[in-house]
Amino acid sequence: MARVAGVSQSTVSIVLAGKAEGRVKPETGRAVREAAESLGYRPNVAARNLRLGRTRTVLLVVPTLASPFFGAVYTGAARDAAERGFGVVVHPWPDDANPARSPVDIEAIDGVLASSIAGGVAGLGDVPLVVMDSDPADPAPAVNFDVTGGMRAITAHLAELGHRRFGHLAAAVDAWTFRVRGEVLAEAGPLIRRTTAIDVAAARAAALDLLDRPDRPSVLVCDDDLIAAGAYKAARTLGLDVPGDLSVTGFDDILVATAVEPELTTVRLPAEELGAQAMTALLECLDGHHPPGVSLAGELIVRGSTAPPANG
Amino acid sequence: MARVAGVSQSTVSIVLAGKAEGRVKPETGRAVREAAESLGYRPNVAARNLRLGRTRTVLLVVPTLASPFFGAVYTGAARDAAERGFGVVVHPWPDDANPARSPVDIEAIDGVLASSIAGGVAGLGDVPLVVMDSDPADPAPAVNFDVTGGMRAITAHLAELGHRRFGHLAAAVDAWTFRVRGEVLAEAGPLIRRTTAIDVAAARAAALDLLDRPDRPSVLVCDDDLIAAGAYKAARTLGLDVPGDLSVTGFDDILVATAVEPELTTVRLPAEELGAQAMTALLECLDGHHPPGVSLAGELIVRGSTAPPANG
DNA sequence: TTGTAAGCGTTATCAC
DNA sequence: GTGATAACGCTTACAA
Repeated sequence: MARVAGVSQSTVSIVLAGKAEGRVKPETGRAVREAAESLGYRPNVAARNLRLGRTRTVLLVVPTLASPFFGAVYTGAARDAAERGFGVVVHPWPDDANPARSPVDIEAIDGVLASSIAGGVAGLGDVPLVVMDSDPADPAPAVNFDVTGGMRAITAHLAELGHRRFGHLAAAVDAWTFRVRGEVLAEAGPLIRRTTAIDVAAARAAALDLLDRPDRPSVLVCDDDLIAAGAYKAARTLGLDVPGDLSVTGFDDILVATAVEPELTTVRLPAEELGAQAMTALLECLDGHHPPGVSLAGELIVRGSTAPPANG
Repeated sequence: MARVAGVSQSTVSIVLAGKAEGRVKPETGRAVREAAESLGYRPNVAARNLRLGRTRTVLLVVPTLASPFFGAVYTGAARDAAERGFGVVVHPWPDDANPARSPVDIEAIDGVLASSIAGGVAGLGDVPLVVMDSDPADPAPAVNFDVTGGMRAITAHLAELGHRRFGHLAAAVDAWTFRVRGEVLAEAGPLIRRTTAIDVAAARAAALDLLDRPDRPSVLVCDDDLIAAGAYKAARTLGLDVPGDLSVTGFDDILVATAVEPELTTVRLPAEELGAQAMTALLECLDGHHPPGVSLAGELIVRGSTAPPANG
């Protein structure tokens, strides 16, 4: 670059890295910075990455960008990363557009944070890795929600209201978090279950199937807030009042939980905290340590969608 | 690497780049691939980027990951990119966690796609750039929605129903797209306006302010579907039926539009198409061309939230 | 058909 | 306080 623009190469590097203190004349430093400024010079990231052998960049791998949940995970992770001078880029995976290519081959990175990856994390490659919201049986360090506790809070709340038999709208996704939800619910008492895509229209159809029958359950426990929105629609279709005729619960406490009416009783999952803790763990790994797994408690948020069953 | 594992360096490169055809003995090729496999070898991305001077990676810059809208933009962009062998990584910006650092310094990239960046795109640096959903006055090639047409479709629909005076819940975001919405609406007739954050609770408060008065408007035109969800809540609080007592319209047709009840009359913005067209334009730029700007029509989706005004 | 060698732009080491 | 120089791991002529 600006070896033309004043003096010469290593000096430029030193100045622009902010290591000039006591090693470069203030005057020279200023000259370098001015030259860089006027030339619009930006150091070549690829070259730096190669030389240093590290990138100070972490890849956040998420199943989809269509859920605001992962925005919160990112926020937590990025905040924690910034404190240590790391940047975060995001990539959905597996990728319909490009099933073969692993996200770690797209960019030069130091490590990967993977959230809620249903199919498991094999095939990502051999990078330092921390998984979130994933099966604790995974070999990688894991930061998880206490899904069991969250679901138990829901069943306890419903039992206290007097509900005895649950309808379960289960997500048709083969992920640890949903398996656990189903298991815990099954332990809590008799239930009838339908699976559905995580999608309002599909959930509505599944809910109709569960409700349009003589022995319909007094409550629909939904694996996800979006599924609960579908349950609302089914209830309305059948002329059932929520929560008078039918209680509904969600899971996650994403945005839609307060956008619907009545607002949804759900379990708030601390997504930002998840991202932050996972980033902390990953940076530990990069320092050569082996951080322990973490489990984050959810919080039952009782809103207007649950009430005692109609007939006692 | 596997200069140990069989033969030597350039051969490895050729084989793994898939350029072995007629230049390397099939047998040697196989040996190399086996060695790579067993060693778990992956070429160093940083070195490749440096040598090639290109990365075949594009950075998608978005204001937030909390809106599913940008998930759709990504999907379109990534599909188009994959066809040309490019990858896409996503980064929110400006970044609260790290206001100073430009996203282009985080990663080695060939170009940037920036969507809906309110503060403008200066400060991103000097990379090849295509902007989406941004002020067409920007110097960069732009792919935009026909917001004017979309808002006119809404006002025409409302006028036909008999609405004469609009309440406008405007997004408190200084972005081109929202300025246009306000201007077009103002041309269409008398209105009263409140601004609000794009957030259900804030929108509810603003809507209450607009509705809890003797001369309340017969319709609330909202800059965004999420704001419309807040308008629903205000209506409910005041005991107003939607659409019987109050019509509501949104903009974008994101997920929440069909999650609420009644479903929302809104303008569907083709977000995937936006991403795809922008990626096409960016790849054109990278080939040294100067693609023209593009404007994508939205589509009025009439659902259950609009009806004639109560008193004629 | 395969090996040798140069060079991408940076940072770190060391001599001046 | 500053300038040479080597090396990071890869691709691509070109030589063998």
